[in-house]
Amino acid sequence: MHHDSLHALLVKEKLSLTRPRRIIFDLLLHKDPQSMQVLISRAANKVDRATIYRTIELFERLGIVHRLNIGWKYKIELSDLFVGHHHHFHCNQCGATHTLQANPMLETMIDTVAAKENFSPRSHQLEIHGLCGQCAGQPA
Amino acid sequence: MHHDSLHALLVKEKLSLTRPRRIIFDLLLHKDPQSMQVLISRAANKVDRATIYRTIELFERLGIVHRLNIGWKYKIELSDLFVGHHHHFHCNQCGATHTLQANPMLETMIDTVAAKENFSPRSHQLEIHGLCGQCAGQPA
DNA sequence: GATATATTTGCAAATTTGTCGCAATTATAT
DNA sequence: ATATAATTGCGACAAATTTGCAAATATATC
Ligand SMILES: [Mn+2]
Ligand SMILES: [Mn+2]
Ligand SMILES: [Zn+2]
Ligand SMILES: [Zn+2]
Repeated sequence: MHHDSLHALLVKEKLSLTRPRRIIFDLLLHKDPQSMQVLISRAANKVDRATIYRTIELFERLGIVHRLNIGWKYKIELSDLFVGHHHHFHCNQCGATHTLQANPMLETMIDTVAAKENFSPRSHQLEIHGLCGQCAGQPA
Repeated sequence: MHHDSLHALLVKEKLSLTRPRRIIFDLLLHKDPQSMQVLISRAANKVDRATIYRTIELFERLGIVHRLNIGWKYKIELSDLFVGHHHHFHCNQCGATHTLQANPMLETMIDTVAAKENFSPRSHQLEIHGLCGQCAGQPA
């Protein structure tokens, strides 16, 4: 159960799995990356705005979520700990965001490139922009 | 001259290279990624806040700049059209941002991965997080 | 270079987004 | 069940971003 891992991560820091934290986590589970505004409106009457900001900040610090550069404002999604590692493809035409499964060869190369410069990589984010299959077919 | 390419990109869209646009472009040239706030304060008394937002939005639409996820807030930098294509490494410890020269092998693989899923990649962004050489040496 | 036309800017106000203090509530430990 | 520490909701704030519109500036034409 995902809630168990979440609970474990929190307990390790002497923090507790509260109702608001569970609600926010559930909003993120199995969903595409969401903007703060969407999260806030989806949690309306359940969790306060301030708590959502505080929780996302906490979750990010613990590596439970991370934020993405899609469009003008950022979006939040669960980290690799909860959904398999993946990258994103964003269509410039229709605005759709697709998931790209992680490719072992590519992952290795990314770490290698960083190591070559004497860095110790811990995580990374790759966003590809262009045209999706649909949009590439039709004229603009 | 970089201003010529900038001018060409604007003219193609029936837009003009105005004083504020040139000033903002120059602020970005040869500089590390900058936050909106820094851009606003650096352009103080020269370009209005609203104009900076409008210009960055325009530049982004035309592919002249793109935004980066570095830490909590995003930053703006010139796109590959004006500075060589590169990636970023961000140190979780000291907060420094380093440039990673583009690696031909890696670049090819990124495009291949996207193409395999029937996407037509036009650009991409890779951000690596971890510890820099300095910080990896010393204990936390 | 002067004039006409369309675009762009600055300004100030409005809206949206993100933060903070603190009393009341909720979670863990005993 | 009680004690203790962590967490939340609720304003009130503060910061960031957007907008309408009259004035200023750029391009096209004469
Ligand atoms: Mn990866
Ligand atoms: Mn690249
Ligand atoms: Zn598309
Ligand atoms: Zn460092």
